Amino acid sequence: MRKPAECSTAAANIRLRKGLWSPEEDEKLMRYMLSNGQGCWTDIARNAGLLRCGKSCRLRWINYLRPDLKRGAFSPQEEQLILHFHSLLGNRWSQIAARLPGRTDNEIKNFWNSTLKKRMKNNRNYNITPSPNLSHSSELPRSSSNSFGEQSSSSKPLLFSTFSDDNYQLFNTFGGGGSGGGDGITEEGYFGDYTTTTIVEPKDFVRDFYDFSHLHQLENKDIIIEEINKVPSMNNNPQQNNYELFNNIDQMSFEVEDIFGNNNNCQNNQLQDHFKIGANWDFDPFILDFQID
DNA sequence: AATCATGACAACCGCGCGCGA
DNA sequence: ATCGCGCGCGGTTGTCATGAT
Repeated sequence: MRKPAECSTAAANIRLRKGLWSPEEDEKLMRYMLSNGQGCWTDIARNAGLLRCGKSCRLRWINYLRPDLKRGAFSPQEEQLILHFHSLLGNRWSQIAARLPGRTDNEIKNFWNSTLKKRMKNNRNYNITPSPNLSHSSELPRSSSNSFGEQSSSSKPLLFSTFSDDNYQLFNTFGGGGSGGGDGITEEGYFGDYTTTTIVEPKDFVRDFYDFSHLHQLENKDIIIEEINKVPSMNNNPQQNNYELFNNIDQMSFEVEDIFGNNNNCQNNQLQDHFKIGANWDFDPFILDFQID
């Protein structure tokens, strides 16, 4: 792999500056960006009259000068979100940052490495999810009771996500990715994708879940199968993936918990309810309890 | 007051990827 | 198909402020 030409001595043998940015440099870059907007960073560095490489300018703009940056300490809510998303996404700082408007990947990474990691190390019971109810995450011990308040081994809540395109395509019983959704401020005060959606038909939903559990080696695959096998029509031939078997399912209860721990119930056969996902429909998992009645 | 340790934040570095020539 | 270039990401290092000794 070739070394990047950026940040090495320029062709004209001009020595590029490194290290901390001076207020004058900040002002030059800020003024240029506000009047010209983003473009090729090498050009920006040159045209703004900075003796910096494009890469350095890009970093300074993204991490420090950008007007939409939120300043100051992380709020407890942001902390919880970082912990939650890190438990799901790992060190994908840019993806985590994309879910915390006004925060940069660098900022979150630093915060994690300097504060949160140590805090978790010192307190192994540190709550890593936004709500106690979300402790169903696959990385945590599962609760023996579901969010219907029942003690049941066969209706454990399932961590579900539309994380990949494959999943998204599979779960076409969710009404086209949501209706009436869009970015906005949620009731909790977070900016994110406020998504509403509809489950169309119980039988389609269960069928999709059944397919999903077979196609993907889910940790909780057995739980899903077990639950589906409770359907009388499935008892005779539980492993057969025959869509007709699902046609008798016309009643189902379900409950969805979003990343803020809000529960959204729908326990009738209309199965039309809206629920809210606090951030990104395409990536963020949510908890789903379901029972086949 | 001087020194050392620690934490928070800023910036750099190397790498991989995508794109156009 | 290959190369050059720019960009973005994640890991790492550097710098500064603050507190403890």
